[in-house]
Formats: sequence, structure tokens, C-alpha cells
Amino acid sequence: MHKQPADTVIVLDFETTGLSPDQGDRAIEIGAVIIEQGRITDSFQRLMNPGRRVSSFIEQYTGISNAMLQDAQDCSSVMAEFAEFIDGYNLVAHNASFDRRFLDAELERIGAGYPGQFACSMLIARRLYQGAPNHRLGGLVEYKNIPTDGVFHRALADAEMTARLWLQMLEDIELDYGKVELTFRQLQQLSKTPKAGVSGYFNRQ
DNA sequence: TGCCAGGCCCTCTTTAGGGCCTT
Repeated sequence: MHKQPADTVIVLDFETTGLSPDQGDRAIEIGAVIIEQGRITDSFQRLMNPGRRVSSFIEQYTGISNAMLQDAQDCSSVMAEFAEFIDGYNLVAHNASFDRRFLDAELERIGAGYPGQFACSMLIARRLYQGAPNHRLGGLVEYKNIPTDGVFHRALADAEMTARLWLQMLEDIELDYGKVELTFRQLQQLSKTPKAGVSGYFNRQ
């Protein structure tokens, strides 16, 4: 799967009750978009009931209230649906180590898995846009003048912004290096390349 | 009740500490 092109991926984002599934935190919303050959072709968005109340901080941060979650499907049924949605695709997220931990934890609860690999848009952006004031998703969207609908910290909106950032990075790489068929694996490896060596990375491929 | 992570990356580094990111 890692030999697949970089312009065909699923970009995903979780909203959660906190920062760590190891500390008992759960997912409360999943948003994702499919990018195929450089175009967004489909999306997935579900709220999910974590079985307990979320903190007022999370209500304020995400705009997802306890009232909204009360009527939502259970995590297990949403995640079973989502496992089918991502089957066959490589995955992208902004600060992917965070979303991967929650994806792994929620799927493990229902005995499901996924075949794809993860790439992190934040680690790649830190290398490509070393002059950006910061590498938060919102900061990068502003830095690259990527259009938004003004919604932040909701799963589908953040997944769409990350998808547009991903496409922007592919475009910028091709502009700088003239590479026309980037593989997912190349982007994964870029995210692990020492920052000082990034300028020649694609010329050496 | 109160508390709460983990990986990356820089530097005044490697016998460590702290900022950046994610909710």
C-alpha cells in the first residue's frame, strides 16, 4: 500500500474527550475526506457517544455539547462504519501520532483494524515551510492562504483543511522539484528527513 | 478527589529540559 500515489489518501481528524486514550479518553467525532488523484471525492462525518459526559473545556473547544452527544450513535457502531470507509487507503492527519493513537484504541475495542499507513501533515509542513510562524493547522492554512469556511476544531472541517494543506504541499513540492508522480512512501520518508537535508530530498530520489 | 500523554526537535544536548502540536 505504501507504493500508492501520494495524491490518493484519506485525511482524517478526531475530536476527543482529551489528549490520551491511555488515560481513558474517547473519541466523540470523526471526520474524514477521500482524496483521489488530487481531488476530494467523498467525506465521512459522525458524532459518537462516548458513554459519559465531556468536560466544559471540550464543549467550548469543539462546540460539541453533551446534548449533541446524547443522541449520537455509540463509538462502536460509528467506528465499525469508519473501518469500512478507510479500508484500502493510506491515511493522513495533522499531528498524526495523536489521531493514530485514538484510531488504534477505538478500533481495538471492536476488534477491527486497517491496512493503510499513516503520514503526518504537520511533520512534512515543518520541513517544507520552515519559515512559517507556527505549524498549527490553523496557522498553516493562514500562511498558505488556503480558503476555509471559518469552522475550526470540528472533525470534518479540520479534515477538509488538512486535505487542502496536503494538496498544497504536493503542489509546492512539484513546483520546487518538478516531481510529477509522488508516492505516499516518499512523503512518509520526507517527514523523517532531517530538516537541514530537505532542500535536496526530491532531487536525490 | 485529584490528576492526567506522547512524539518530535532544538539546544546552553546525549547522565536533560522544555517548546511545539494534537483534544
